[in-house]
Amino acid sequence: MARPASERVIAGRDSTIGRVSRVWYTAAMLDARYVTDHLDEVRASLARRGPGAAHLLDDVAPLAVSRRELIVALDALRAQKNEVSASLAKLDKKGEEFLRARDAMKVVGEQTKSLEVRLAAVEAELEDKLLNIPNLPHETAPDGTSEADNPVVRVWGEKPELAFAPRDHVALGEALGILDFERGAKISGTRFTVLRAHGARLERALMSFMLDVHSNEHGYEEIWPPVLIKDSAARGTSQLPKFAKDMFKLERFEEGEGARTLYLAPTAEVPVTNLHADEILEGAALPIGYTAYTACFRSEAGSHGRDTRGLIRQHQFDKVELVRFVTPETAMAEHAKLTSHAEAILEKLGLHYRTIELCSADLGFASRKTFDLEVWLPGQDAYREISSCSWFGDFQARRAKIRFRREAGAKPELVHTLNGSGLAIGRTLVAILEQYQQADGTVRIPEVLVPYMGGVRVITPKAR
RNA sequence: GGAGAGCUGGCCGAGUGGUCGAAGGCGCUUGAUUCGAAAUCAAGAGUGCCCGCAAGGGUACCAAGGGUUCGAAUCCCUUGCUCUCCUCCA
Repeated sequence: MARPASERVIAGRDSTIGRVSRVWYTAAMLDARYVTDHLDEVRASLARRGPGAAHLLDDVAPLAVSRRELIVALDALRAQKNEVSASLAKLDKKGEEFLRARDAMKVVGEQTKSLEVRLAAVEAELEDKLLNIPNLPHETAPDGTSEADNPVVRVWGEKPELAFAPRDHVALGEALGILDFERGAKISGTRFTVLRAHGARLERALMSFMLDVHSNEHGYEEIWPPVLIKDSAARGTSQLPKFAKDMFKLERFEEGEGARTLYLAPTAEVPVTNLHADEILEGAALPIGYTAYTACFRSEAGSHGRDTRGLIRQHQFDKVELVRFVTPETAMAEHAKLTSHAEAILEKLGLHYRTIELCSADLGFASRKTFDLEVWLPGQDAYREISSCSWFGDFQARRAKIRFRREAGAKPELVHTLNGSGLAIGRTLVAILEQYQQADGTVRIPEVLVPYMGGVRVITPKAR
């Protein structure tokens, strides 16, 4: 058992099941076989997410059983059909023997058809159940019942000492003429904002800065993906079927059946993770890291009244994302690495933040383990999420069919996927405004951004 | 938007109703040969699902879905995608 430390931690409880080599990294969701074979364990794990979560498992086992029974019966019928068909090929097509056998096979064909229909129904129902079951929390994810139980993992920097009452980014941005909320609302409605002048420039500077750091220093390949996505992609990363209402759905103004629904990507995670959907990667190519800027679109259904002021919660915002495809045994270490890449951006910008870990109750649907980076906002007197770094195990990989082969000829295995914001650009801009504000209402530009700002060191009110 | 052509295994490419999971070539893996390599020769390689302790067996998959048929890669329909020409467009 000379595995690296990270693997041993992952193995943990799973290895007590036996079949160590195959099972110890299996996160298991959507694997009907694993769920039915380890029902109690899966139920216990889901229960950590909160009361009720385990009920999602109801009916899964019986459905899986009847699925298997139907397959056994169907395969037998098909085997019979194949066998008889082969002999029919050699017979005289007008002979009596042929005609008799043909009529007999008609019956078999009808039986086959009816079993196929039943199987399809059972599989659809089973899949529907499985798609709506969240991932199992990793055993190292802390227990908890609400976000209040999220432990602080580390803190970087200190709250800036301001010798004056800090203003929030809304006041600062409006006074500086760089954030125009009114006109954003006029054009597009609530939760849309117009960035102007040095505000617009700062947004662009942050985008370039983040992409440069991740591609030059952290080894990520830069990706510029489509942001209109098909439902199959959204399904792969698990925005669908459960979270359809969080996305903007586009209908084409077209008649006919060819008109296809597309969604506005809520995050670059969707197109970038799906880059390798339905692929078998070479083990030697792992880990693969991609970084991508995209605009992100969220309907924010269900968050009426929250963060209505300012840039914090927008229907459209900018984000640089990090995505990694890794082997199961390196996943935990890779997760820590990815988190550090996001943290590096905040540190280079000199922004005080803390890292928390989400407890089992606060974990996202697809995630087994998540670190959130929370940046300090003096104007709100609070830490606010600016990045979320998650390890999905093989959950997304199973949905999107992203696999790898350890070596030529080896059985394909599911990869593990990771992603994290690196960072949310709008919120970074907010943090800069609030942490770098000065008594006179001007805002200094972090040193690393000055080149990206064309030499501008301080944002001052625009002379009108 | 109009007209046409096409989608076969990692790649190229045969195959127009019956032992076709699919010829052939390239690539790949293993073995032989070699001091090594190249070349050559031989053998072997797809993916999912189901049964099985295993060995192994069964089944499905020729863009996707549906249909015809005893039987479909081959015929029909629908959809998607690719390519060519025209049109339009950043």
